[in-house]
Amino acid sequence: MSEELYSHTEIEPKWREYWKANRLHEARDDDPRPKYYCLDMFPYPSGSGLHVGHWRSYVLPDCWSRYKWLQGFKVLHPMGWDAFGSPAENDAILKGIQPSVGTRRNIENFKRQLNEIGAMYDWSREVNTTDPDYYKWTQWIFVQMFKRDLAYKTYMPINWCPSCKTGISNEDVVNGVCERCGTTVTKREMNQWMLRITRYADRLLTGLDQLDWPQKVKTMQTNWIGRSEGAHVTFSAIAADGSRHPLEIFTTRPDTLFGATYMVLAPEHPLVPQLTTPEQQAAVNAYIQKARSESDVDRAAKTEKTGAFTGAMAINPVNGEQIPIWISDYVLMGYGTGAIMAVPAHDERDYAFAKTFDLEIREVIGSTDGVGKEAYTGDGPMKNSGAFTGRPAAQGRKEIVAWLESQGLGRAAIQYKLRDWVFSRQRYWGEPIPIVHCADCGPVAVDEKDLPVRLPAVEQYQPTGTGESPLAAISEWVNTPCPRCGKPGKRETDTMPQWAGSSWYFLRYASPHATDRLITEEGRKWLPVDMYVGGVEHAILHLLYARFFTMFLFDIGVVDFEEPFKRLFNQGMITYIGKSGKAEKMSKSKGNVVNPDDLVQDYGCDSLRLYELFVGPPELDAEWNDKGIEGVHRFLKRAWHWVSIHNGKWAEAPMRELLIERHRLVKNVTERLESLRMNTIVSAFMEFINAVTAIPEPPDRETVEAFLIAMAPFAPHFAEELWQRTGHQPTIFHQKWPVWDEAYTTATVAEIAVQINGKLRGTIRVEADSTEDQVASMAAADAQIGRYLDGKTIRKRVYVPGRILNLIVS
RNA sequence: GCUGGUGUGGCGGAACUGGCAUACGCGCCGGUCUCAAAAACCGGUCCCCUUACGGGGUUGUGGGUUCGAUUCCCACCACCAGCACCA
Repeated sequence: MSEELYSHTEIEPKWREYWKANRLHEARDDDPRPKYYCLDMFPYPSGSGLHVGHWRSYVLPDCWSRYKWLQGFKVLHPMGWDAFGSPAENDAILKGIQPSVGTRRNIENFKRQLNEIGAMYDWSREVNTTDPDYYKWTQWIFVQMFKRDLAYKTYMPINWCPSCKTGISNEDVVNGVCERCGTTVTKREMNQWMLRITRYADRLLTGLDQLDWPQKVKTMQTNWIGRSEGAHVTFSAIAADGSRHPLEIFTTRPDTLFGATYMVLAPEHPLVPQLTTPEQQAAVNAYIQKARSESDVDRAAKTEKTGAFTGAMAINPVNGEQIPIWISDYVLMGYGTGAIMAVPAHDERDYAFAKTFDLEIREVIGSTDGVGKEAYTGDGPMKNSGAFTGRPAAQGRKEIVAWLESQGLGRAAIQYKLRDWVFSRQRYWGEPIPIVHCADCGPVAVDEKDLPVRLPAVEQYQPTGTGESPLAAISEWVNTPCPRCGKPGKRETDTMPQWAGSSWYFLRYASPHATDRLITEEGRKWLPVDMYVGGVEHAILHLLYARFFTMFLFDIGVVDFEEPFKRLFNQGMITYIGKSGKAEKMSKSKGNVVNPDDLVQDYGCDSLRLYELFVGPPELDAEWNDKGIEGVHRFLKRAWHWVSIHNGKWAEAPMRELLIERHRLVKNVTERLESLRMNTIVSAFMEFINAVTAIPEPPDRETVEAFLIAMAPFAPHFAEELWQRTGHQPTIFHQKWPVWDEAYTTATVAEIAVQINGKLRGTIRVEADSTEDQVASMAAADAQIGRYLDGKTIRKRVYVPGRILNLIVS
C-alpha cells in the first residue's frame, strides 16, 4: 500500500458514521459482559454553545469509557440535558420565543457539537429534564417525599433576588449575592416548599467515608453539613412582669457553664418582646430595626460587636446565678435555638462582646490567668465550677451533661449547620410542584396516575415580582378539584429549582423509556455510577442533593444502594490569558472563548482530544495555548507516517530495543490511566514515537497493534483508520487492551549515576544484574570518576541497584 | 480570620514508595530543502564562569532530618479556591 498523508477530514466523519451505523455505543441490558457506568455531569444547553473548556470535561470521561470497554466491560456512557432554569426563561423574554422552543434549538446545537468530540455516547438513552415523560418522575419523587413528611410548606424569611424576582436557596447565595445574576440578595418573608434534607444529615455525613472521592470534596461536604456535638441546656428567663420562661440554648462547651456571665438572643428570637423591660424597649426596638435592614453582606463585613440589653435576667441552672439577657446579631436564629449562654473567658466572640459592653469575664478552664488578654478556647482543668472544679474539661463536659439530664435541665445534643432545602421557585420554567390546595384538606398531592402535571403554555414569562409564579395567572390551570374530596381547589403555582431534575437523572439513564416505573429491574443492574466526572463547582450542592435523593429512594425501595457515585473525578477549568495578562475563566461575556468547531476543522477531533488532555493535569485549571494543538497534531502525523511506511513489511523477529519500547509504553499508559494522569499519557506516546522512528528497521506487527489499541481511547478515529489500513477488520474496539511483560520494561544494560559525596561525577553502563562490588570497581576504573578518588579514602558506599552509586570519601 | 490547595526554564508542565531535576510539548536560535516562503526534517536551548576541557549554582524563602530532598519535618512569603460570627 502506498503511503498516504494523514487526513483527519477524510477519516473522522467516516468512522463516526461507522460507529453510528453499527450502533456500537448503545449499551444493551442483555450484554453478558460485566457492566461499567461512566457518567459525565450533564450540561445545561445554553445558547452560546460549547467552548474548549467544556470539551475538556467530556474528553477525559470518553477516554476512560473507551478504555473500560477495551478492558472487557459493557460500558454505559450516556448524555442528556439539564434544561430547566432561568436562562432559558430570560432568553424567552428577550427573544419573544417560548422557553421550550429555545431549549430545543440549543439542544440541537449542543448535540451537534458533542458529536464532534467523537465520544461514544449512547444517544438511545438521552434524557431531558424538561420532557414531561422525565419530569413526571421528578414530580413522583416529590409526592413520595410529601407523603412521608419530607416536603412541607412554611412561612420563612427567604433570600430574595430583586433582579431575578424570585426566592433563592441559601446555597444559591454566594458572598451575599445571587449566584446566577450577581445582584445583592435581600430577605423576604414567603410561604415556601421545603425539603427536610436535615433528616438525612447524619447519613450524608457518615456515607462520605466509603466513597472514592477527592478529599477536598469530602471536606467541603463535611463542613457544609457542619456537625457539632454538645448539649441543650434550659435556662430560666425572668420576664418584665416577673413571669418565668424556659430559655433553651445550645452549647458545645457545657464544661464552661459556670463561666456564663450573660446570655444573648438573636434579634428575631420569639421571647424578646416578652422579656424586654419598658425602660429598654426603645433601645431594643431600634436595634431590631437596624438588624433587619442590614443585608447579609454588610453583616459579614463588620467586625465589631453590636447589641442591646433587654433589661431581663436569666437563671443559670448550675449555680442559680442571675445573669443579664442581651440581644445581638452575632447570634443567628437559624442555628441551634437562636439563643446562647455567653462565656467570654472561653469564646472569642463572647469575649469581644463582653469587652465592648464591659460585661464580666470569669475564667473556668485552665491553670493560668489570662482574663485581660484574650479568650482561652482550649481544654484544661476546670476551676470556679462548684463540685466540678478540678475535672479535666473533656470529662467535665460529660459529667455536667449527665447532671443536667438527671435534673431535667438539659440533654446531650447534636447540631448541624445544614438547613432544610428551599424547594420553591416563583418562576415559569421548572417542574410544577404537584400539589393542590384545598380549603378543607389543606395541601394534597396530585394522584400518581395524574402525573405529570404538565407545564401549561403561558404568554407572560416575566417573573411577576409579587412573589407569585407566572403560572398563577392561568386560572383554567390553577382551578382544579381537590384530589381527595373533589371540592374546588387551587394548584400550587411554584415550580421546582433547577437542582430537582439533576438530583436523580443518573438513575433514569439505566431505563430511560420505562413508563410505569422510575427504574426497571433490568435497569437497576447498571447502577450505581462507577465513575462520575464533572467540575468542582458542583462539589457541594448538586452532589449533596443527588445523594439525598438517592438515600430517600433507597429508603422507599426504588434503588438498592445509598450512595450513587462510587468514584468522583473533578476536572479543572480552561483559562485564557486575556488582555489583562491574567488567567481568566473562558466565557462568552469576556469574549475569550476558543471555539472547538474551528479547531476540529483545522486539526481534527483527535488532535483536539489529545491536546485537551496534554494541556495539563486534569484536576487543575489549565491555560489555553493556541499553538499547543500543533504539537499534538505533528505527533499524529509522525505516528501515521511511521505506521504507513512500514505497513505490510513487518519484521519477523522483533528487535529487543523495540520490544522494550512497546512494553514500556503499555505499562506507562495503563498505569497512568488508572490514576487519570492523562497529560503524561500523551507524553508517553510521543516518547514512544520519538524512539521508534529513530530505529530504521521495520517494527513487528504486534508492536504496531499494541500501539494502535493503546491509542484507541484517546484518538479513536486515527486508531480505527490505521487498524483497518494495516489489514485488520474493524472495529479496533473489539480488541483487548494490551498487556505488558515486566521483564521487558527494564533494560538489560543499566546506566548508573555515580556520585562522590553526593555530587554527580559521571555515569557508567553496567549489566543490570551486576553486584554492588562489580559496580563499585567499574566506577573506580572510570577515568572521569577516578580523578575524584585519587588519594582519598572511601568512608561509605550507598548503592541503589540500577540507579545510583554514592561514594563518601575524605 | 479558619480550612484546603498550589509554587520547578521564556511558557504549559514531567519526575512511581527520598535516588541522574527540567521528560514531553510550545516558543526561540541555527541548519537542510527552496528562486523565495510555508510545510517537513536535523541540531541547539535552566542560569553563571570558561575559547575549550571543565567547574559552580538552581525546584517560592529560611532552617532541619538524610550518604542523598522537587519529594519528609518546622517556620515564613506569595497566589488560588471554599467557608465566613454555626455557639
